[in-house]
Amino acid sequence: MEKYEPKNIEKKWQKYWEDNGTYKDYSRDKKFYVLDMFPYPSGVGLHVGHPKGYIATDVTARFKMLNGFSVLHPMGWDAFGLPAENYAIKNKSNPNVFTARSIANYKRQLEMFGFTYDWDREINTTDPAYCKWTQWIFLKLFEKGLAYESNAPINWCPSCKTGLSNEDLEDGKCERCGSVVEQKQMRQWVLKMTDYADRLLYDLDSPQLEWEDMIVEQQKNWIGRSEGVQFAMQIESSDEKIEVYTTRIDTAFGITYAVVAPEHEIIEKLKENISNLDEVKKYIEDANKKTNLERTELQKEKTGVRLEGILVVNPFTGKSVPLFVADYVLGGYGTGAVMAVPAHDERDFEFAKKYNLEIKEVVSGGSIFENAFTDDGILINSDGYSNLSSSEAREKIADYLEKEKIGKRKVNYKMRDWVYSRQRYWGEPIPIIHCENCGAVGVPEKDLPVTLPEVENYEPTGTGESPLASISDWVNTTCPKCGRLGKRETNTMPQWGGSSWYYLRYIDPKNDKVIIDKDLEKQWMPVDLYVGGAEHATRHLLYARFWHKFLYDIGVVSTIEPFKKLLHVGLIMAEDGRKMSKRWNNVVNPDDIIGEYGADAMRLYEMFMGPFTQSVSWSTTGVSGVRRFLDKIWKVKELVSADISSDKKIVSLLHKTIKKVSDDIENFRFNTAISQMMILVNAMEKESKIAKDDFQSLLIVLAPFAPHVAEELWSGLGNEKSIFLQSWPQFDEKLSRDNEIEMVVQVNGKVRERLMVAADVLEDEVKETALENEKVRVFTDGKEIKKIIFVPGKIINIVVE
RNA sequence: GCCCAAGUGGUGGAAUUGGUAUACACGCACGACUCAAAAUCGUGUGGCGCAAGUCAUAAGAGUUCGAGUCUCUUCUUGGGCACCA
Repeated sequence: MEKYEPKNIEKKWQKYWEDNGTYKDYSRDKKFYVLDMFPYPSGVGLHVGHPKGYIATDVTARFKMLNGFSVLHPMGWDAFGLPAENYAIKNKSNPNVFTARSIANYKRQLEMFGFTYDWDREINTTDPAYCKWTQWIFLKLFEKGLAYESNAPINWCPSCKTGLSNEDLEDGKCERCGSVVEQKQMRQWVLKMTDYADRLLYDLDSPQLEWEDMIVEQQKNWIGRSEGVQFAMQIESSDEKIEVYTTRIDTAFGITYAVVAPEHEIIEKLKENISNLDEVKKYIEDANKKTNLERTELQKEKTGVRLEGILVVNPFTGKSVPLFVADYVLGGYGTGAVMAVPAHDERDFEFAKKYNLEIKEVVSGGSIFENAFTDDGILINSDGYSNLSSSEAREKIADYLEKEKIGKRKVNYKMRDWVYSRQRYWGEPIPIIHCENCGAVGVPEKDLPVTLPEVENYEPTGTGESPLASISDWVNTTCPKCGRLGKRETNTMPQWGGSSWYYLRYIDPKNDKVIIDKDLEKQWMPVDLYVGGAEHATRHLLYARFWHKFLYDIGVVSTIEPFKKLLHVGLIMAEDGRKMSKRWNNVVNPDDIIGEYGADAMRLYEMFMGPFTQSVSWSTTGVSGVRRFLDKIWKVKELVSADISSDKKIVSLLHKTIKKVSDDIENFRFNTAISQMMILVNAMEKESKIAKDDFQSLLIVLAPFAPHVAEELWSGLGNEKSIFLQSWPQFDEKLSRDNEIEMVVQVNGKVRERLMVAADVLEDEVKETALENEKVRVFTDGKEIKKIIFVPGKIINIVVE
């Protein structure tokens, strides 16, 4: 028989599957939608880390097919974005050219793996037919008041020359280029994601969502819900008041001052009364110059300036306290103003120490001369609330505030609205026309998509306008409402726009009439399994959930969540333990690995490396190990005989393997599934004959992992139909049972002997044998036997003395 | 600081409800085949000990007949959030 040579069989079967549409039977009753986070096709191509998730979904897809499901497993391209645009800037060519080339290379690489992707459904976010619907969703958001223009200060990357959302930052730096982000006030489009904060939070616990804890926790933290109260503090001898927000209203009797953020409006309103206005203005100016990074730099000393001449009244004690402006209070959160209780808040404590402010203890339990005591406790110095616990006091004081109408219970979120405009070329144009009479007007649906015009220069302008602004032919248009002169919006959408709904497009990729056909949507949604990198936990996955809920509200989709089960891929690190990167010169190219070991070995190895969600280092010698396993299977085929039955041990091991591989695939434990198959093959190899049926069962179980080898050996046994049109072998409990089992004998929990006994042996018999055993008697003779614990099929433990 | 995940041989890891710790694979050593090498096959491979044994799952305590697994304390690593009142 010929040696196993991957090159001779892989292309052949890939072509066969494609020509025969082996995977494309979408008519079965049971449906399974398995999805990879689609890649950004970069210029350099895939390294061996990228396909890990794709292999896992492919194994799952094939497993589900063999179990009678119609499986939707599509692939596409998230193709807007900076690398293509930067390339275009450098070479003065349309980013389309670069994008198309990168896609072709990615697709070529993915095809080497023999994935089950239905390329008829391939999508590309930059395709005008696709953009049309991304823009359509924006228009719907705009119609419902969920897309609005704002002039609030936002994150600005000075190097990318564009505004960014909070989700686009990493440590106060631009996630793309690493530049320190500045705050810049500019006109921008914002999506009102905070309207969905509660649902984004609570639905994480809905039974429609089975996500890993890690990702769920990250989203919960990001949304950052907090429950507290908001109440007014009156400015002494003035009609003005400031609203403050706190989660620790139980400490209200300990207020010794109050603080507003530098951008707080009260400063402007009270400027007549502030005696040190110049000093205050100087402070605000300096604070505005600081970047987010400088503001939050670790353990940075707190700064602030007292507003001289202003006092605010603590509504609980009636006492007046000073007011400060300080940048440790954030303008964008809560009301931008806080009550300060230095005895029970670390930040206030630090500030009060520095500026010699009073520290008044109102919760007992700490030593407030040294540290702020921030735990709950029993109230003191709090009039009628003294002696209550913190939690009781919070309820009672909140009730009081609501009764007296001074304040109310309030929920706040850390999550902000989504800053949605980018001042760059390579993104979906925002479909809005600005008219002097009518203001911002949506482009009528019939005029979608608004496509990108050709420009001379792709360079960002840095002025807050995108390069589109210089194309007057394109910018100048008529207002769809009044017909007078209008100007197109020149900002474009962020890359996250197109990726927020692409999973719907796969279901119905060619439909130009509606965003999605309702019947098809109901057949496939939600996505049953979604796999991708953990770095998307608070970006893509949050945005997509937000859009999906919006689409649910306007009746486009029928589920409240888009992705039922979510798993993150553990990174593959380089052999040296670092991230694979051109910079370290440690990148391994899948073309080379497949060239040397074959696609099936590559697939098996990545699934065998370790637990799927864990990050592991690449090891090329590890690939040779799974390749040896494939070689062994290839040789075991020589032992196959149609007229015999396999040894009982083999049959039992086969059934154990069927069970284990089935369970393990369902639970994404591919590494142990593969080791079980190795155990079986190691045992088969030692036999002289293997029954054909048994070997065929092994091939079916192997097929999801190593489809080319499985298909080749399957057809070599004379089968005409593809192995992927077979049914998964039935696990038979009876056949999996062993006649004889090993029974461990322990004395006081320590293993002293192992006995081979019949599987159905009686407890008394084992006890008797064990107690008579010489090795056991060494430890039991002359001692009193207190009890004997018997675990059927496993252990007998004799407890002495 | 807060939240999440994890810590087991030389290496990646296994042990699914507390029941044989180190499966499977890599690496290494020795042997067979070979003029030789590669490939392949075989044997061995946690530490200490000639052995019977004994000690080992980050460290320490606890529960239990029995703990890698459960509880508490501490340490370390990775990830996320971070002046969010």
